[in-house]
Amino acid sequence: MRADAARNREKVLEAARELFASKGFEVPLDEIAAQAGVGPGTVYRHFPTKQALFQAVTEARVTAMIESAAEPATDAKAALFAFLSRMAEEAAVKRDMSDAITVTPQLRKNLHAALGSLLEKAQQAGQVRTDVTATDLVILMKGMLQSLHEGGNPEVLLQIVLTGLQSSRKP
Amino acid sequence: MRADAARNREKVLEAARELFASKGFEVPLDEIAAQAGVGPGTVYRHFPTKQALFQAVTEARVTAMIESAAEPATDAKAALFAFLSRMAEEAAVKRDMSDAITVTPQLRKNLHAALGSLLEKAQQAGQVRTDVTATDLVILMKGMLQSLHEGGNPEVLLQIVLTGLQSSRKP
DNA sequence: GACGATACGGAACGCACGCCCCGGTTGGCA
DNA sequence: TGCCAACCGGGGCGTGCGTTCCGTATCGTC
Repeated sequence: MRADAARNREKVLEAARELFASKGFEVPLDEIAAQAGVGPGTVYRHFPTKQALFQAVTEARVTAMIESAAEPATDAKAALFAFLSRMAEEAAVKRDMSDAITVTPQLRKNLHAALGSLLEKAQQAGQVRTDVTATDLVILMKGMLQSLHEGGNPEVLLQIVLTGLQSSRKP
Repeated sequence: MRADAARNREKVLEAARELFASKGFEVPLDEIAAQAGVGPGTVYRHFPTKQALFQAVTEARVTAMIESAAEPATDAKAALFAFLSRMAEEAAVKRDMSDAITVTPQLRKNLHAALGSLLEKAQQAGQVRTDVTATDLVILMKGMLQSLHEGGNPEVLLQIVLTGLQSSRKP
């Protein structure tokens, strides 16, 4: 690969990282190209489609986060809650986090599996309400992550969801 | 107004009711026109803009729901929760409910006011966590309502939010 | 330093959608 | 029944965006 090609590829990735993070998947591809200082055609030389570029930017980050779910924790509930917190933290700063769930089916599946595993353990331990499914949780989190970009207080919103997930002792 | 004009206006409204409810605000206006059996031009004869048509379809329904918040309830928390439940029920069936919050600023303001009033009373009664603002609640509900259209279990999702809203007694 | 392959940029295409225009039609009144 | 205003349909315009094409510039090698 030619030197300038490699340089441009990196400039595109850099611009994409910044703009996907700040504006989400909906940012026009021409804007990414402009910010990278190249033409749209150049972007397509390196990535066959806008979605492929998005995936190149988000996949590693999201996958790393999912794998971090395997880290040790004090108990099952703590493990689940820590993971959800990490998702919220990430999504509060980078808008592409929530889009990744929608845009990249494979990522959604992986997230579903990871959440399912954590959820099941916490439910078996009697720490989390048992009527929630992994699908419910993925969907609920996606809704909550999107809410973070509309001015919602991240800590409060997360706390509401976490509290609500616990096995309820009705007052 | 001519008879056929009135008839067409009603056909347009009928089609808009159905399609906005099933597909949300994003449904193409041409599709509404087709379903009504008229041309797009006819739609614009009766409603100056797509948003005006959407408002004509949703405003009364949403306003009625907001006003129902004034109905009596056993206590402040019950009043708030009943209202949130009604929102969820409506949104689970009609997709335009959640869009109305975004598309029609006035409706969002009204909803914000109604929710703010109910929230404040419940908080003063010590029944709901005090770190939540009306803005948070509107945003959170919008996220949750959207989640309902992606396969989430309405009852479970609502229960999580309601439980999470209560003044927390950490286990 | 010249040549061929590689890569670049941006103009252009196709598509979808909101919205407008106009020739033809229809309704209701005289 | 005839006339005119109101109304209709759908083709068309402007815009935004993803994607492609191609003439030109640049890199790396001989």
